[in-house]
Amino acid sequence: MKAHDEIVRGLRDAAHKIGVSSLPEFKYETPRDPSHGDGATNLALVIAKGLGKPPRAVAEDLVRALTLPQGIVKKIEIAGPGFINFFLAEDQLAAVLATVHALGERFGRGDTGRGAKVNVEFVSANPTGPLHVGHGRGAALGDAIAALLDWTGYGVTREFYVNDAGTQIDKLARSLWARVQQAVGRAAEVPDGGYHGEYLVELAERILAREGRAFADLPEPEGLRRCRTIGVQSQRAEQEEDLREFGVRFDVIFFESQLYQERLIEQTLADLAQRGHTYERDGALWLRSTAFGDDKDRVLRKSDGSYTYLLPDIAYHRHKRARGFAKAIDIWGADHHGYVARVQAAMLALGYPDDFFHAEIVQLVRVMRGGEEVRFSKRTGEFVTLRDLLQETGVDAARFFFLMRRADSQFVFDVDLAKSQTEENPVFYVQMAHARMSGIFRVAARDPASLPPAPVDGSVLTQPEELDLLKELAAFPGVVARAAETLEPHRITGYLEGLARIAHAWYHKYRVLGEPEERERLALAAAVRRVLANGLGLLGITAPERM
RNA sequence: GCGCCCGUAGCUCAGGUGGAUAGAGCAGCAGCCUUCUAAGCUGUUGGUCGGAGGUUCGAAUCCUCCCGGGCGCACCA
Repeated sequence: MKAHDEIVRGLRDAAHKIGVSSLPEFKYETPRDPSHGDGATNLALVIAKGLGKPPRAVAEDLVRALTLPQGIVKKIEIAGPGFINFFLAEDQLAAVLATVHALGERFGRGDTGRGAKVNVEFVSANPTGPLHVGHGRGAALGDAIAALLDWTGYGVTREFYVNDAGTQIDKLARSLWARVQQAVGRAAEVPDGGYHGEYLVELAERILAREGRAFADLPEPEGLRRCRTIGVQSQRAEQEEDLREFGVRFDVIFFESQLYQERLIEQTLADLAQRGHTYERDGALWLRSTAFGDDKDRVLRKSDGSYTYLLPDIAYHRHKRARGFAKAIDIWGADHHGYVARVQAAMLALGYPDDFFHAEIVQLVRVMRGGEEVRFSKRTGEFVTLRDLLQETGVDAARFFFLMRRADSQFVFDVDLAKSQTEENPVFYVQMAHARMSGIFRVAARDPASLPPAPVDGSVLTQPEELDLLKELAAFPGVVARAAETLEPHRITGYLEGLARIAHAWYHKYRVLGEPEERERLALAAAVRRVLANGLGLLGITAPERM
């Protein structure tokens, strides 16, 4: 980190010295192949053309012109087409131990966000049924993205949007009312496109048990009204419970009905009209979204006077903007991806910057058990529920698995693997590494957090696994920063697997307690334990002391 | 038909704002327990990066076309 800055500065100066006036973008990064050093730059390749010299000659000039403070770099090499490779002095690597110790659970945090307010909206399931595994993936992803942004210095609000005003809710009410009628032995049918799951049968029975059978004799409009209220409340409560169990907390639950109550729909319509981006045609009111990159213009108010789903959604995001968010990040299922362009167009029509709104699309989840795909839940007759999955695999495994893959990959959740207690299971593997590091301190009867801080003698930690661990630890803040920038939590799970791998190898090969290197190795074990815990904690996964 | 996403080892996937011989895990094969957890470790086999062109000193990465899979194309939500 410190060495990194010194080298980048040194390279810039050197480039100026050899006659480069305007410096193009260049890279200084950790090479994949360790034989290429601890850091490498493509600077010579990038400026060679401008100088009219072969890249390798430019690299030699650069190295000659480069001045660095003493003790940072052990060796500099020119390699391949003109890369310059830097090998850091070993005691530079050990410096990370003091940093980790000093920062503790803050190690890995950054401040690139500078407190900018960001709204992360996720799950936002309709209150018409239980959460399924797809919602689970969205929940894990949204929560992790929110955590990443929090870690990098943004002011994050986790938000859940409830569609409690649309036609889906009418269908819920009708479906529930039908189940109530059936429960008292009358012929009634769940309407087309309604909700056929078993859970409404159970709910109807609970209603009758609580309200008495007279409930079924209510006039239909009254019955539907009551079913609507009870249905939404009940499903909301169920979803809340699932999410609580999953460890996901929201700062704001926003109800669509609030948009109507506060007349935000009308205000939004007026705003768009005033900006000249709406027009009437065929009795409907249209948004000229094609002016902002959409395929076709979109209806906001239908010819029958009612609103399309799009309008409240625009009003909702307009409200987010009014609440002072610099960014609104929405986590959406793949079945909504066609919707992105029109919402983005609406945001631009309202004059918001084009980086205000971002939709992260999550692909569908397939669940495999015993080598076969599991499609439906027995209880609900719908997709596999989040609750069933959690019961089977536990929260930690479910979260880790949902976060292992890029959001845009269609992924297969292997239930058997998630449950297994072996090295094949990546969650288990990472947690085990943490437990082993913890075990050393348990046996030593010492608290890893109260270890004497550096000075750690860097020249003592010389084994290849130890140097690898030090480099890997130092990389953590950069990995967090990159994961936050790209909204890709899978970078964290991947990092943790890699760190755990080296930790297991080191643990297996060397002893800590009672060795001449005990002091330094304890410091190393404490730092590894800390970083594993920080990474797991960021993702909402526990870091057990023992397993 | 049009749009978006994806196609990398037997399997599940990284790498994708161009960079050095394309990576990991699992599975397979061969080994390793007097040790702070063998709930683990070591070694090894395995790839025309879907295909064909193009841009470039350099392409898994960028562009075009084609093939295959997913999703979406409402005055539904």
